[in-house]
Amino acid sequence: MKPPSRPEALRRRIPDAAVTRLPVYLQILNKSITEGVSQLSSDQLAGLAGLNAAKVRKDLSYLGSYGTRGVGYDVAYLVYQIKRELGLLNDWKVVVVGAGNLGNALTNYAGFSSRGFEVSAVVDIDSAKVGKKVGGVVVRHVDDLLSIVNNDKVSIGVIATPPASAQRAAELLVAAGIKSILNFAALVLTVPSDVSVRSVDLGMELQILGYYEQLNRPVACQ
Amino acid sequence: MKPPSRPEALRRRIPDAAVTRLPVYLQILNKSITEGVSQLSSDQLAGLAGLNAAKVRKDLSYLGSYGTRGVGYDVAYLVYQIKRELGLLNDWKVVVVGAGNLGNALTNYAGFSSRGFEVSAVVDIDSAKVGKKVGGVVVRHVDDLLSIVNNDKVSIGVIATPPASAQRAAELLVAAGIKSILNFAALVLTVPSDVSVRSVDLGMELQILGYYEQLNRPVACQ
DNA sequence: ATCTGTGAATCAATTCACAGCC
DNA sequence: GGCTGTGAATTGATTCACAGAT
Repeated sequence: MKPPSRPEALRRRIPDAAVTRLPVYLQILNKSITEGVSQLSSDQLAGLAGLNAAKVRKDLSYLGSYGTRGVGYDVAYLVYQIKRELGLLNDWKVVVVGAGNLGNALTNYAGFSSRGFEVSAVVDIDSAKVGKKVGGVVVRHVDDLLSIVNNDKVSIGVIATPPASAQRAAELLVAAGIKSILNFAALVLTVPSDVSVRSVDLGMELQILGYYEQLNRPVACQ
Repeated sequence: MKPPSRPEALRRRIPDAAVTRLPVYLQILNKSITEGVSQLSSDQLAGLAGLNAAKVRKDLSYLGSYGTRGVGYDVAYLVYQIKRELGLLNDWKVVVVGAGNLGNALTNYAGFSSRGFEVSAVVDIDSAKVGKKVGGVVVRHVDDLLSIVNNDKVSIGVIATPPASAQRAAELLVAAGIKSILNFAALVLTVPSDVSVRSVDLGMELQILGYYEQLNRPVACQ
């Protein structure tokens, strides 16, 4: 047993559950900075995030030992460490498929660029929409997907099409070399096993919320 | 053996992780019906959902024993049972706060009404938007929230405002008696402990996706 | 022969509780 | 005295594996 020198390759894995909470901490910490807060204890952070202090400490300990005993965490430094871990120190290029209502909303979404993501392009299959501007980005034809992804080094695809076109959109993204897809269509996508998909479906979210509402009431997780 | 009369109160609790998968099964089953499929085995369902058969069987067993050994599950009956469990046999009324891009997209969202949810109203604080139509629903002023919620028995609020207004929107919903909130604003909301919040944040989803992308690649859960 | 339903076993996540540092 | 970092204990979720139903 002699683990000290930690080669980047076999960096200890952060548990999935903790990974999903890191962006939450990041958001809270960023907000705290704008409010002039420079130190936070695990207890305070937990209060802001709706979690408990032990979980916060455990989560942050996966990043390394960046707190100060008796004091708390330096907000700015923690922001840096979380960004480093999430790979947010360099920008990510994103392509949005579908220039309808949702594609529009997503592309206009302010929280995008402020968080290290840049919309390289919005593509649509409808030639009538090509050339129009959506949130400062010109809509291009879906046939250009491959060259957009290659030329612009796009690594993430966002599907904002109607459900009927979503599987086709996923296949086009995969064919263009995309390995990470964020899917907003109400459809379970079928993709090769080396492609990551996260699906966000409004209907499903409501159904889950409804379940807890009908039950006792005070449940669910933010 | 006589389980029939199951006192609503002490119905066995379904694990949270299983609850979040029920809507996925529901979506797949509904699609199967339109394709004329009437029977599915846990193995087939697992393939369609990207899960394994044991998990599917365990999840479905929480609903009761509705499969047939040696055969599989009757699709239509399973749909009914999942809907019953999720409380989707009766409609839910929803109010959307924020008539911007996102509110627009959400209200127009087809998957809404088809899944037991009805948008009672869209409200906005901007009087200029009041009276305009969004997806067949007239935009009303946020001051009417209380009466809308009361008169129309609305039980779920959806926040589709800019982050700066989201906390205020949440407070208005809570004041109007709403106990379940679906939040699309990039902000962690502070609400009383008897209120359920589910937050969906595009930026966070991308960050999580980015983490797995930068790491090895093939990860994440649909 | 096939496929469900479910205890038992395993694996992951959370919480506890306290030693170590400020 | 206050707060972090972390093993140990606990709780929850997943997977195994097989008895039981058709």
